[in-house]
Amino acid sequence: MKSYHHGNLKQELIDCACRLCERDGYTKLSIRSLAKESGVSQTAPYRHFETKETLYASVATEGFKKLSIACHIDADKKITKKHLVEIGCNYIEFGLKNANTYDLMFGTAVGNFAEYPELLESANSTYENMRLSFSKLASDSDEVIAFKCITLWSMVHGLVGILRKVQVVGDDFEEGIGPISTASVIATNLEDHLDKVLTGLIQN
Amino acid sequence: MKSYHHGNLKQELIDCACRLCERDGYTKLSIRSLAKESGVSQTAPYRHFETKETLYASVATEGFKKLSIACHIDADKKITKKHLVEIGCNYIEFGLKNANTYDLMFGTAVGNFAEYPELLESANSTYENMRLSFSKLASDSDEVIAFKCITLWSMVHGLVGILRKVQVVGDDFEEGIGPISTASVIATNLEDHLDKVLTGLIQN
DNA sequence: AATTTAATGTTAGCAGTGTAAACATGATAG
DNA sequence: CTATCATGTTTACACTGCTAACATTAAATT
Repeated sequence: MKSYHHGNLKQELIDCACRLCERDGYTKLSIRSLAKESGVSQTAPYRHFETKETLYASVATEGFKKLSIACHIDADKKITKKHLVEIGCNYIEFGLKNANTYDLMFGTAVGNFAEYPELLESANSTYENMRLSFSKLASDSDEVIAFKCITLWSMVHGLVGILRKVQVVGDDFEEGIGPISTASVIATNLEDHLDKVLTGLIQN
Repeated sequence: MKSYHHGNLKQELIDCACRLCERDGYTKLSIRSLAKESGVSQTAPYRHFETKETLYASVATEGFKKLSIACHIDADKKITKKHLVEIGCNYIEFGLKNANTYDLMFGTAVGNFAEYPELLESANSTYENMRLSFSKLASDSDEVIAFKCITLWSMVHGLVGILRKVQVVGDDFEEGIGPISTASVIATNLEDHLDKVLTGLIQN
């Protein structure tokens, strides 16, 4: 009863891929299983995605769009350090809650963003949003703002990575000085932590 | 003319895997190609590595050992902030120069370090080295030292990730405010940058 | 020293993968 | 109404991780 043409295959594949990538990690995702899930032949996805990497790029693009939203601050208000802390917290929360998608966005599965215009666009716009928030905080030069922006980004990005990794490293240290317990203190006081770290970066 | 038994297969496989992982990235590595490279049958590696992840774990272990060495500071001297900057720089340099191995160490290819005692040991000892360096710098409590240690780690870890990623994001921004140019400023003034960031973390 | 045992190697084969080529179908533009 | 082109299917290839059954040799035990 179903027609030969699916009608909305591309979007369905992307949605399905996003779901499966986040659930099982992108390494577990196969084009064939994806096709089966959508009730379509094994090679049908190739009419919409040149290679598997192209599919990854689509999933990563969705990820950056969501990250952008998660880190968005209403532009009309005047922005304070507190807002930046909030952005940082939201970023970290996103990275921890969408860990598998985050891997796709910041790992090496998609080699060169320039080959995927939409991905490039969504990634750059995430950066641009962050940069604009900074620009509303202080009256620094554009260069200084960009510098602080990249610095904050690297801080929260690093925290996402370390907080995740540390849970897997085990903890055969004394109480309180092992990586796990230390990281968990940071994780449960994320706002304080970011505030402290940001203070060195901006005075406001 | 060669004997039925290889004699040193396990180590040769690890060495070869380290080389190939770093050259092509761990995703390009196959057990079969590795076996061929060592002049041995396709399934011979399975006598030494239960699964591919076990092999990955061995490569990651080597990575942590090298990272430990790269970040090592002679314990006899009194340690200053400058030394910590040096540790941070060495860490970042390692991460950038051994990017593919670094992915294996901090990515999700090896899921649970606890399953691989040697990996766990080498990862923990990298942390412990860093922690000891911090403990010689300031007269903080053990908890505060551990906290600062994880914070520095997340900072340099984040910088490695962002500096790498940014090169791939493209730069259609104005001169000086795009992520690439900004990151490259940081990358070429790494010591200054770390010094600045560390100052907020320690007063010494 | 002879024999058993365990470690390490090989061969054959399964189920799964990404992807290309050739063909089928049907929506759309002329 | 027909030609074209996007989108789907079938078939096939080379590759992968991994298992099972068997072969060889080093090491341990008698």
